[in-house]
Amino acid sequence: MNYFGYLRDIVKNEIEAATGCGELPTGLDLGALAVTQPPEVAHADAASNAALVLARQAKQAPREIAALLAERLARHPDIVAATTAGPGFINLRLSDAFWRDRLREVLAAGVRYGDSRLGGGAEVNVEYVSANPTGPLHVGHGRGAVFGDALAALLEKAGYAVTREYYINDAGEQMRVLADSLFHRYREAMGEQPGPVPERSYPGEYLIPVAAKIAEESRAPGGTDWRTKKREEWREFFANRGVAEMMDAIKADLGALGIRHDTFFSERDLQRPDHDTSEVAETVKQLMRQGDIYTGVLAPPKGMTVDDWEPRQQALFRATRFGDDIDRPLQKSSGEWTYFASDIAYHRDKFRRGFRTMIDVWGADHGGYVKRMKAAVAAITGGQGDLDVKICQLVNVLKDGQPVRMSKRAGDFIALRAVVDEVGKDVVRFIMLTRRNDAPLDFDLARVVEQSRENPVFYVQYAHARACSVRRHAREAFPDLDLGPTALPAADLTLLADADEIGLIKRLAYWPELVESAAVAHEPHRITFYLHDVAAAFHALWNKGTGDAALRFIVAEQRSLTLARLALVVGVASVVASGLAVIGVTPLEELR
RNA sequence: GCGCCCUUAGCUCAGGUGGAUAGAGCAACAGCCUUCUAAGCUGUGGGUCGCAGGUUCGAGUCCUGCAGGGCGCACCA
Repeated sequence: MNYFGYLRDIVKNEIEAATGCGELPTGLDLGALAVTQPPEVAHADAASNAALVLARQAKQAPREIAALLAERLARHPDIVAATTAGPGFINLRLSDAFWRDRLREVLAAGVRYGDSRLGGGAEVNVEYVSANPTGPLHVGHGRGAVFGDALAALLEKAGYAVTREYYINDAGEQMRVLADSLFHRYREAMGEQPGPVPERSYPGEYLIPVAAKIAEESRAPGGTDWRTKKREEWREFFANRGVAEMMDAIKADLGALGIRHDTFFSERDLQRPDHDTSEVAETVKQLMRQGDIYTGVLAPPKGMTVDDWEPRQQALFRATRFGDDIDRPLQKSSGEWTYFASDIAYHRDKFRRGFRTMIDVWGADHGGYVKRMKAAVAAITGGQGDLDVKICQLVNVLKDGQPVRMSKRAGDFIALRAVVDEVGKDVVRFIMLTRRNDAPLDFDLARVVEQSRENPVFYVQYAHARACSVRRHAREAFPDLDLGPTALPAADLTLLADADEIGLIKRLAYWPELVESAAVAHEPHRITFYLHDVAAAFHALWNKGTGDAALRFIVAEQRSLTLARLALVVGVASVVASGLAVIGVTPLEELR
């Protein structure tokens, strides 16, 4: 249960009851009515803005309305206090019995606690990673991968039907470059000395084993020596083979992070069967019919020199009509469609597959592309489709505070796989979500494997392991104690009377609200912050037992009390596990 | 030059879509171990939310301008 939603319904009922009694006028708009977390100083469990929302409509002073509603709300069995504060807030305090019921709910639901029907099964497409199939993934891709995957899981938990998608950029100039680079390595593998890798190519050493494999096939009986073939022929082969091999490598990198997409969508498929009948061509025709395309000449960017600028007549999309700054070209001078044209067709295809809500996760270097893509989605869906683009900022890889340079040549990108192998997938996944997506992230390889509270991964894992440890010790202290999923909710929870114990339950009970609000905001990072918060509250409670043995979870000779406290401990482990499940991190039962 | 993102405690960052006296952690200082894991906890100090205006009952949050940092800027994807 999201208790804020529950309380909102109660407040709403009281407003309607008051209306029935003539205390408030009829026809009130309750759209903005909310029940939220109050500031700490309020010392309350929930706060409603009801009176502030209604004041103008009802033509009454907000504090008057607040007093009127507070009096009614105070009679509700779950509410022990309803007070007015500030300009007209209503602060609510809930009964301990209400909170104990929430703990029972946690225990009954297990890791499914927090599951929501908010999304109502609506289809959402989350496209993430979509790295060019020209080489292995680097750490920056890893951030997008983790972010997208966690967001997808979060949306599923919130009741959406999510499709995880990867867009393969397997068309255009870069495929020729890939083919040529691979062919060069192939000639080396066949014993030639073609010299240094050509300019405008991918010098990466990861192509060498692929070329060696192809060379081996060439030498085998019946094999083809591609050097004897025409350029068009070997280019097609090496492009196709290169993409296939690179996608295998990328999928392996993602697999090491526990990430698997539902759909791999090929850009090339959008350009088939040919230039004039492909889905890209159909998309352009649609925009043409709508009057969103014209032929014109683009002005060079101001205040910036472009070396080989030449005015060119070309097909332009009227992006400015949909909020972009300039109109955007759809066709290259060669006659080929631009990447942007393909991308419009791609999003049109998503929409036609039934996705009104589309989320794209992009790297920082694509920030300048957002406006035109949103403009295109608005145009191509007649305003019916909604695109949210999440930009993931750069990841700075450090070791003990010093920047790391791992690759020996060509580029300063650090391979994702190297980092996953060094610190583990769980650490990578967690750390990638310890910052908002639009803020740069420092990833210190040394710190994230430390066993100290400065390491958030450890801190949260430790809370889970500690809870499991307590459960193990309880079994030793009371060998016949039933800690199963039916026995724990049946425990006498009135023995949980300490304010910190109830306080911890309140944090656990916040999980459903966190899931829903994080899902709506498309912000999975909130999960890690929440888990850190739960862990801190649990560690604090644990430590109260160091000074006072009566406050420990396991109290010898006090079976019922121990059982009640174990219910809380198991509840903590359960909610932590539930949160970790969303971000794809395995909860640990012990850390030794 | 233009666009997008960022600017919150000495440092690293939260801040639940406009609410109340802006919160954590680190660092500093003062405490807590014959313990269910001290791999942790408790307390204290620390802020003109980059600057200046505006919108309204109310702004860290929305709008405008300015400053600083990052990313990007036809015929790559």
